[in-house]
Amino acid sequence: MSQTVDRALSILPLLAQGPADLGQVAMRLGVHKSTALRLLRTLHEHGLVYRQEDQRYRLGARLFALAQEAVENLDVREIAHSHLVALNEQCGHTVHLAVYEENEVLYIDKVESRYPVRMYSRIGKPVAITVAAVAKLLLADLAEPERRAIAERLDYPMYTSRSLPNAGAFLKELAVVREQGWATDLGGHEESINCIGAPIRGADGRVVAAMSVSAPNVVVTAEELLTLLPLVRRTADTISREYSGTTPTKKA
Amino acid sequence: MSQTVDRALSILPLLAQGPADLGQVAMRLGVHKSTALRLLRTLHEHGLVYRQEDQRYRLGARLFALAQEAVENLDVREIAHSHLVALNEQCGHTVHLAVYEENEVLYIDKVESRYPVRMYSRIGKPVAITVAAVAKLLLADLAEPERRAIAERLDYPMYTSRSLPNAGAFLKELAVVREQGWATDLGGHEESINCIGAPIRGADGRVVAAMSVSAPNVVVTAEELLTLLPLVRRTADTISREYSGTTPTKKA
DNA sequence: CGTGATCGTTGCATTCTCCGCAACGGCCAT
DNA sequence: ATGGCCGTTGCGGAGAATGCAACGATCACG
Repeated sequence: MSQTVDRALSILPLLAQGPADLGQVAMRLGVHKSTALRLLRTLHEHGLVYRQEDQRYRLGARLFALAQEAVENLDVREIAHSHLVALNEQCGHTVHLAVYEENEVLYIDKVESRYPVRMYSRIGKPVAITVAAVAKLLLADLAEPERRAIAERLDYPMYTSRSLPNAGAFLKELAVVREQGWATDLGGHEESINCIGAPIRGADGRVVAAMSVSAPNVVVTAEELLTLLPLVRRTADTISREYSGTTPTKKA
Repeated sequence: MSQTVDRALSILPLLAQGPADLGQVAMRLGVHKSTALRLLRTLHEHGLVYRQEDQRYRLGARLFALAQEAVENLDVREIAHSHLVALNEQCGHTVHLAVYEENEVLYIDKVESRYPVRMYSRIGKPVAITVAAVAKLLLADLAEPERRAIAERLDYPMYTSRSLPNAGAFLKELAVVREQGWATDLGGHEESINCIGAPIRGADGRVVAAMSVSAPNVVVTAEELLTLLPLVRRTADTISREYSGTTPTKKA
């Protein structure tokens, strides 16, 4: 809608791939060097881009600070956190909290496993949307037309032989998840890692977030992990109740 | 420099404090509602802001993804990471990696302690710049005038009784750090937590990053922690060598 | 040591884009 | 039913952003 801003913001994903100099930015934006310079300067003033010693630009520190502040101010996260820690202390495994937002599912909190073998993930990182337990939970709750639309728009990379291969299989899985109120990912993302997850619901019953417990095969088998299901669901329900109970506008 | 972009970007820190509706954004920007709307729309298209169900705006998912990608593409971080993990496996404590950028010091990597008592910190979070060991290391290497300028611009919050109280004490401490080539924070940020840190240098000898090991009193005393100093310095030097050796432009 | 090329930077005139206004329409509360 | 609030849209004018061309610094190469 706003050309100038549009161009300026297009620089960010460009720099996310790696540092670039003025000429490269101008070229990839399709604008004159002087224009690119002025845009970069404005971004720089706001701390979103940083100029390193070789004069090339890369993303700046304030970007992290912003993402940081934002994630810490999410209501669900704030409420859920202590419960996730408690769950981690009981079972010892990695606990994740995720939300859905505009075709992406992303982790907004994480409590690390106490076992030496840990899975790789990071807060803010987009989730493998076609296989992760939390993704299934979040998508399963969308209205049918939207769910279908998204399912058909997605790619279905075969991370492992047990990854869901296409929109049909995915929608079928979502129907199951929707019905039973919990979800699993048994080696669908990484062969040796299993997850079980449960939804967190708002006052109106809609799913606002999802949580999961993940553990590698070498620590517990899938069957053993499944015995934790009642505990996980109970935790999720506790968080749901607390979340529903809070007044809409809390502390400023 | 660019008014439109400037206004648009000013919205981000505003939303970082919490969700806001159109009217609030317009008012706090000092522009007409229609203007704010168009700016927000553009930000929305780029995924930087998200419109939640109550129509209020908050920061969006892509912001996290960007910060994420950016931090993962930092050369130092990539090189250092495996060494930090190795160090953590040897000593068991929390290991941090930090860089300086435009008046801020921020963590860009972290390996969690294997002990149950952990200190709170998060990648991307700005560091307590007047007390942290890594901050001292990074600032100590700046040219004298800049160092002095920054020192006098800073606030000196007294986190504990051992926090550095003012610019004079801070500069004195920096001189010591600069001389000895390593730094400590003994209870200056949190009473019960000690850190020791060492600098990572580029080919030209300038400090490009700093790393530290942190542990609470209840796990090891400050004296015991200091026995790890040779190990920490050796790790930092190893990373420095590897970093200096790399060709300036690696993998596109 | 000199010379050419490359890249970032600046001032300026033109034009396009963004801005504020005012009116519309939906929603909620009264 | 009705009034107020908030988000949204079309429009003309004004101001801002754009591209151009020239400058200057830095670096590589002869």
